[in-house]
This record gives sequence, C-alpha cells and structure tokens, in this order.
Amino acid sequence: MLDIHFIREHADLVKAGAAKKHIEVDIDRLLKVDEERKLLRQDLDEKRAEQNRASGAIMRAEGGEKEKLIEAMQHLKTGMAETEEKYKAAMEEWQKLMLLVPNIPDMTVPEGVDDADNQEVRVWGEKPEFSFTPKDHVALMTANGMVDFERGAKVAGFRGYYLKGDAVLLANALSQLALKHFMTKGFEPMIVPSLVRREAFMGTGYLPQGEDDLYKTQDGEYLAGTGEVATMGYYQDEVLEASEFPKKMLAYSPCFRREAGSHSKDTKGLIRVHEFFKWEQVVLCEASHTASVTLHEELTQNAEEFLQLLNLPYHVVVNCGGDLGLGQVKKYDLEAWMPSQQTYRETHSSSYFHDFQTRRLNLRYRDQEGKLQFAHSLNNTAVALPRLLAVIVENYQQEDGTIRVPEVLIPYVGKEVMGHTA
RNA sequence: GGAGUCGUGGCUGAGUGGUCGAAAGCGCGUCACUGCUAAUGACGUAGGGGUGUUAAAGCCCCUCCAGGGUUCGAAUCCCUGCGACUCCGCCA
Repeated sequence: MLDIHFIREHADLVKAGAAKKHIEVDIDRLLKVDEERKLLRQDLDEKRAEQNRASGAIMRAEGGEKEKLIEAMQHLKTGMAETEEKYKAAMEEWQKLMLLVPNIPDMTVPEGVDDADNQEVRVWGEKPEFSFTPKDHVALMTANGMVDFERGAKVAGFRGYYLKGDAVLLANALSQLALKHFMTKGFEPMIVPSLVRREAFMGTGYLPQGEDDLYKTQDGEYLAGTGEVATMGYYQDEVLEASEFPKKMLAYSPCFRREAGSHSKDTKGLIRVHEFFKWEQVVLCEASHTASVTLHEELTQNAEEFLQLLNLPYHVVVNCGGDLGLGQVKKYDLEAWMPSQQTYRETHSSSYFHDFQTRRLNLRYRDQEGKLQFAHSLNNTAVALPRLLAVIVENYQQEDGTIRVPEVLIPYVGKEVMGHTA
C-alpha cells in the first residue's frame, strides 16, 4: 500500500508506475473517492464536535433543562446517521482501491511486458559439456530411485511426487548447507507456519488479488506459497527498535501453490509442483531507499554465493516492469542452467518493497528522533528444494546415469556419487 | 469439544457509564547535579486524520483487540468474531 498523501501529490508518478507494471488501476477514481471521503469526514467531524459539546452541557445541566437538551440531541443523532452511512460507503470503496494501487518500480527496472523482456545482468560459471546426450532430471532421478512421479500422481494427484533415497539425502544436505551459509551472513533460522490467516496475506500483498493461486481451508486460513507470508506476519502490528535493524530471518516452510492458469507449463518433473520446501531470506530494515538497495544487492549476492558453492552455472536477470508483483520495487531472478532444456530456469527471486508491505502489516519502528516509521522489507529465496535438486542432478550427471555429489555437499550426503551404477 | 477468566499507550498495569486518551511504574528524551560509562531530581513522552502555518503552536475529530448494538453520552453495559490464559474432557 502506498501513502495516500504521496498518491495525491504524485498522481502522475503513480500512474506511470502502474503503466510500467502493466497493471490496470483507476487512480483518478481513487482521488475522486478520496476527496469525497475527506469532505464527508469533515462534515461528520463537525457534527460530532457539536454532539460532544452538547454532551458536556447535558452533564452539567439539571432537571428540566437536562430533559430538553437530551431531547434536542436525539434529533441531531438522526441527521448524523445519514452522513455516517455515506462516509462508510466511501471508505469501503477507498480501501478497496487503495489495495489495488501498485508500488512504483525503480528507475533502473527495464520496460517490458513479461519475463521474455527481463534483461540479463551477469552470467556465472561454465555450462557443462557432455560427451553423451544428457538426460533430463525426470529420467535421471526416476532411474536412480530418487523420485516417484507415478505414485505421486496416484496419491496426490496432478504434479504429485515422492522424493526417495539419495534425493532425500541431497535435499537434507542442501538444507544443511543453506543453514551454514546463511547463518554466517547473520540470518536467524526460523521454521514458520504455512497455514496462515488472511491478514498476513493481505499484508504481504498476495491478497486480495491472488485468491486463485492459494489453497484455502474450510476454516478460512490459507496455505502459504512461501515462508515470506508468515515471516512478515511475525512482527505485524508491532513496533521495533531501529537498533534491531537490519533484521535478517531465514525461514523454512512447506510451500503450497495451486498454479492456477499454468496447467500446460512444466507438466513433468520437479520444476513446477503444488507443494515443496523452501528456505527464504526475509529482511526488515530502516525506511531508507539506500538501505533497501544495499540489502537487496546483498541478498542477491548471498544467493549467488550459494549457487557458486554448488558450482552451478547461472545468470542473473533484472525483471522488467510487467514481470513485477504489485508491491515489488525491483526484482532480480537467479536462473540456473538446465542442460536438458538448454535454458536457464529460475531458482531464486530477490526483491524489495520499500514500505509497501509494512504499511499493510502495520509494522513500524522507532527511528533516531523517536518517530514511528514503517520499516522496509525485502526477500529472496535461499534454497527452493525440489527445483534445485533437478538443477543439480542434470548438471552433475554422468554417462552411466549416476550423479556426482557437488564437492561442498559430500560431507552432508556422505558419499561422492548418487544413484545405481549402470 | 465443555466451563470460566481476560484483551488498555513502546512495555507492565490501574481504570466498571460523563470531569478518561486514560493513574502508576518501566523505557525513552531534555535539563540540573554528580567527575566517570552509575545514582538522584525536575520536566516531557500514545497513534492516526483534518484545519492551520514558511515552519510550528493552536483548534477539531477518531482510536482502550475487531465488528455490531444500547444510551443524550461507552475503555466501562449487551451481542458476534478473533486471540490469550485456567480447569475439565479427549488424544498423544
């Protein structure tokens, strides 16, 4: 959510920002409703002031005088009720519109409609050269008893899967490495809820728009698609101290995504699944653009280092305006090389929000002058488990169908090669 | 699942129909004293909106979990929801 004062004073900027994101929002309507709301509010304030004055008089009056005053107040009340109704209606529309206004993308965000327009900013690593025809992760992992998609579908339905054997060792090894790597960067590990109430989804900007992408329980909670939701909710409605910043949290959680509207995409394998596990970097900092930008680069760097530890070739793209979410100011995606697809696939998504989320969450801190400010928030993947397994398996495959364990993971996996020898 | 208690400012916690946006303490800020990273004293210190101003002061409105209701008037009474705690039941 943006500050209404800002929207009033910089309507052109807000409109341009929405246009860059290719998001439809009627700012003029919002400003009109805002003006109406303000006038109704003033009207109501005056009536209430009168009521308060009369109330004081009643308190001090005696006997018949009191009776008369009370009777007069009963009349005033009926007049107020009408204004209150109007104000309530205006307020409702105002709030609805406010939730639709996107955050303004940074100047450095390129123009574009969708992910095809994202721009590569750097490339790292050597793509593996194979003296044989490389297999995809589905074939490799199935042959080595690391995954079972058939039974996954039988039991869980479309996109269901079981991880087994060496895949489990590899998944846990990645978790261990992530803990070690990110804790040295100052992150506090947390295991956070996936079953989360509506408020935190509103606060993080996944609702009201993203209803179709979320699973919902019969009791009204939603299943989070990322640990970011519960982690940001952690300090909702709280006031932090500036000295606590930057607050770096490493959140682990199961993640659930309906993937509505992407039925034909990535129908096979571990790239796009309905449930998975993820470690997520979530950061709160002071309300400063410089701090946000610095930390954004840092979170991106952290993730890059993680891929570098695993010696996985990747590139970084800066997402174009049309590929940004409602609240994001800027986003980098890290995409690792997938030999079977001869393309890079997203493994990490690093973004910052300024105070867009914290405003919705009412998450503030006291600054040096003792004033309350909305904090800034950022997040980036640390490691998304099944997807990164697929990347590793494909890049580290050998001609006989076995898979080398990345050097750095050998201590955690406990061996150097995964899979059955041919 | 049943019974009960409770939800107040950055925090702890008083307040059961008007003089309460709210005692006291903690924390924080300023000043004084003190010569040492202390103690003491004085004063100040909730958030938001509107109006106003170069800026402010001032003035007005709202907010005591949320939403309804009763009343001339609600932190205070009633209802619903959410949350916390206690006891019982149930299950590990």
